Amino acid sequence: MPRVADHDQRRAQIARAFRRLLAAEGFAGVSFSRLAAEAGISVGLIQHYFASKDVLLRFAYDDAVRRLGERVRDRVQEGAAAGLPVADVLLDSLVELLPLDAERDAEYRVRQGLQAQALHDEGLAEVARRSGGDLLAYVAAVVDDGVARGEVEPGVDAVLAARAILAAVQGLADQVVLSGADAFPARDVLGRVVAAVFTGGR
Amino acid sequence: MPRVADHDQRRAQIARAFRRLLAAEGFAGVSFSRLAAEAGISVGLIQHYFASKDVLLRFAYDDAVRRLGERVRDRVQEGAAAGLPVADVLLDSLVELLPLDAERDAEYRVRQGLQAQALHDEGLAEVARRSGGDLLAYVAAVVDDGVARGEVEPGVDAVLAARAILAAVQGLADQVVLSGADAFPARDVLGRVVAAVFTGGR
DNA sequence: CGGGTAGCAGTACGGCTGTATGGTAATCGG
DNA sequence: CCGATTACCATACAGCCGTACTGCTACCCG
Repeated sequence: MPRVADHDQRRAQIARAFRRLLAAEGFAGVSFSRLAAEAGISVGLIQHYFASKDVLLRFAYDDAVRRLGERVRDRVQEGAAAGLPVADVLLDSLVELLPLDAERDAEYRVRQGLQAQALHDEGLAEVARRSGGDLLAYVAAVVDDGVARGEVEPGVDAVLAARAILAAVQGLADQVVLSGADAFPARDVLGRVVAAVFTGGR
Repeated sequence: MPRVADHDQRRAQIARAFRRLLAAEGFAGVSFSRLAAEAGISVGLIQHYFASKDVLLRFAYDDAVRRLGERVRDRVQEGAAAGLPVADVLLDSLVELLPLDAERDAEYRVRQGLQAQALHDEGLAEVARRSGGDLLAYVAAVVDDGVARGEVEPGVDAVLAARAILAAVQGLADQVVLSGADAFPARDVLGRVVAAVFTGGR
């Protein structure tokens, strides 16, 4: 066997460049040649690792949401370790999804660009559904936990409550990116939405 | 003066074809040649009415949100004429924004496609901000009205409450389009979010 | 009833796209 | 140390893109 390279590392490198490009220039700005330049490699090498653009897109999206999921999970671990109320932990982890600083803004743009494309690309739509389902399950579990702890009044449908909370997160993210991070207290608004479910926790 | 044509009608015709194309194929599917074919005219004629693609985009977006605003306003008129509680009127008018049937789905896709593009196009961003501001002002006014009628408890920040409601609408729309109109009772979820503000109305 | 202008179509052009292909360099097993 | 195999680059290619330009046609005004 000849000349070995770390495939995972290469793919991650390409995905990183992809995210930078997508965040900065939007979906239309991501082409093989631009991507190659951004990643500091040749177009041919990208082809070597990704058979087609569809495959590349799907990998990049999957990678992006996976990374984000890990970030959220880390936040949850932190909060749980600190012994905070579940509502606070939930809020902290969801704020992670709002484009309130440069880093989250870039991540938001990646999500937004790929989700928009998912409307017309079944492969991406599948990834979007899966990642959305994961997030929904997580929030629903937190709500259920809240019920068990008496922070949420019994009888609420955890999944629907989770949907409402996640919808607010998504919609607030869109508002923040459009009107600027300082235009309104997005965290407070989200906090109030969460509090509307976790009534017992205040 | 020679051979006159109805500019407004032509532009509307082009904008209509633009919306069909954008809803069906996404932003990447809208090109001058495809648009001309969809509208049943020549590429040259589109150029005759729109100096560049930027101008066309901006017009099409503006036209789309204007039409939507009119639809919402009509709903409000209807509800007000029927003497419904403001919370109900609000809910009815906001449900108009959810992609629950084919027509609203197409409209949602147009909004989504153009809003995604607005992240990287200042001209579109301006239109998005303006239309978003209009909607926000409308919902905030309804909330204020609710305070005056005793349907909303005094002391709530109408604008922030409106932001929370609109965020839920937007986020729910994204969820609906991803998981299907029948996956969950989106109207009920939105209704509960509205009810969380209009506590006095129930 | 011409002259001129606006409506409209057709085509040509440079540039960028994603993909296919050929070649070179490097590194492994034997 | 050498052949096989993989990493990687460079270039070629067909196709679509947005725009510029040319020319024809139909109409209004004087």
